[in-house]
Amino acid sequence: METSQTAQAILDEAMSLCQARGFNAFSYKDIARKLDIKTSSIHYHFPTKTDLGCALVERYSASIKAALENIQQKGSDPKMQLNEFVALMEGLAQKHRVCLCAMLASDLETLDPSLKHKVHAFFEDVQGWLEGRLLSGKQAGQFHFSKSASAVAHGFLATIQGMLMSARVFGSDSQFRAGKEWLLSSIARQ
Amino acid sequence: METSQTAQAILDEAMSLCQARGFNAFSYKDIARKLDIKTSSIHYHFPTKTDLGCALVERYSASIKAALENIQQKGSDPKMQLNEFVALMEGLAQKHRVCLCAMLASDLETLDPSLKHKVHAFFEDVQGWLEGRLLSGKQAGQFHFSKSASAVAHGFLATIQGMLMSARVFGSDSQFRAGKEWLLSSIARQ
DNA sequence: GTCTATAGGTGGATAGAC
DNA sequence: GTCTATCCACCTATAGAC
Repeated sequence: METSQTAQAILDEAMSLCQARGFNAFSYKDIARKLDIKTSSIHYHFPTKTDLGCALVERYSASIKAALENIQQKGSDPKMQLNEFVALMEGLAQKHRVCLCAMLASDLETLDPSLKHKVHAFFEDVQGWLEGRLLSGKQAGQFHFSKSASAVAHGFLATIQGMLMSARVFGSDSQFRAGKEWLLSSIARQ
Repeated sequence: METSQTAQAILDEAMSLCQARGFNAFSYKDIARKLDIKTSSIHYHFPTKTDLGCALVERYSASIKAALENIQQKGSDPKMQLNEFVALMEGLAQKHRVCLCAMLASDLETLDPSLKHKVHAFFEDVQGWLEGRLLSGKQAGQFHFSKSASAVAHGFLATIQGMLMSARVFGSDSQFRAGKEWLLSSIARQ
């Protein structure tokens, strides 16, 4: 586990650059310039760019998973939990950012298999969490949908990811705010 | 208007590469190798990569717009028209491709403003078309939604784009097929 | 851990012959 | 229109001094 302060600063900057420009469109030089260090120092902490990417996704996935567990442990109802999930993602829209793994999904074909796998796992994890919340909510009579919870979870996450992309294209989160209301209402019991 | 056969072949290959890898992850060399020509020949047709990107989006946008007009002129009802739109996009999922403009949306921050603008316009056009279909369908009693048609159009397109991305991540279009049923049913009148 | 220096490769782009 | 040849900037990565 990489814990040094420099390594964290590198990851912070890489995160920002990767979310803004994509994995193939930021360089060690970009990070070095911002942190006022040399590229060789970055290679000390993360020998290859794939190593850097893996560390990036690991940290991001862990933070999202922690946030999801946190949401669930509050004991609130499934509907409120999905609201909180959407709010979590809305934070990205406000900063005109997208999900790190959505960005990497675009670059997928150019990524090392080890990194590709971690991106894949992220989507499975989040969809799995959503599916659980949807099932609980349906059982509790809060949600209504005729298709499988798995299909709805997939569509739900896809909608959020697509709206984040759209918010960046339009440089505004107003469409996200309107779209999320539609999304949440579409699964609410009539 | 660039009409030569070589220019078309270049666009065809660039299209394929851009949808697969992203705008910043394919090179003139990639295209040259595939077509067995030299990179300087590509520069003759498309002096800069931005020129190539603009031509790519123009051709793609025109083809999608033509397809949308074609769908509308068939005289079928709005519900059928949305089905056909989804089927159009499903063709990409089957080939594990994504929308060209969704790919460029990821690379947005690295694009020249002229290209950025064309990507922006594409999303506005498609959302506008969807909004019109949704309004017609609501008036005809085929659709039901409590939010604005504009918000639903935005969410609808975002869902399709997100599911295309997801289909590529999972290397399968089965989730797309399930997700589209949910999406279409969510706006259908109960 | 961070630096200097450098290697080896690839990127987009241009000049000028044919 | 296509070619050869070349430029220069950039990329990831490594060796070795401090």
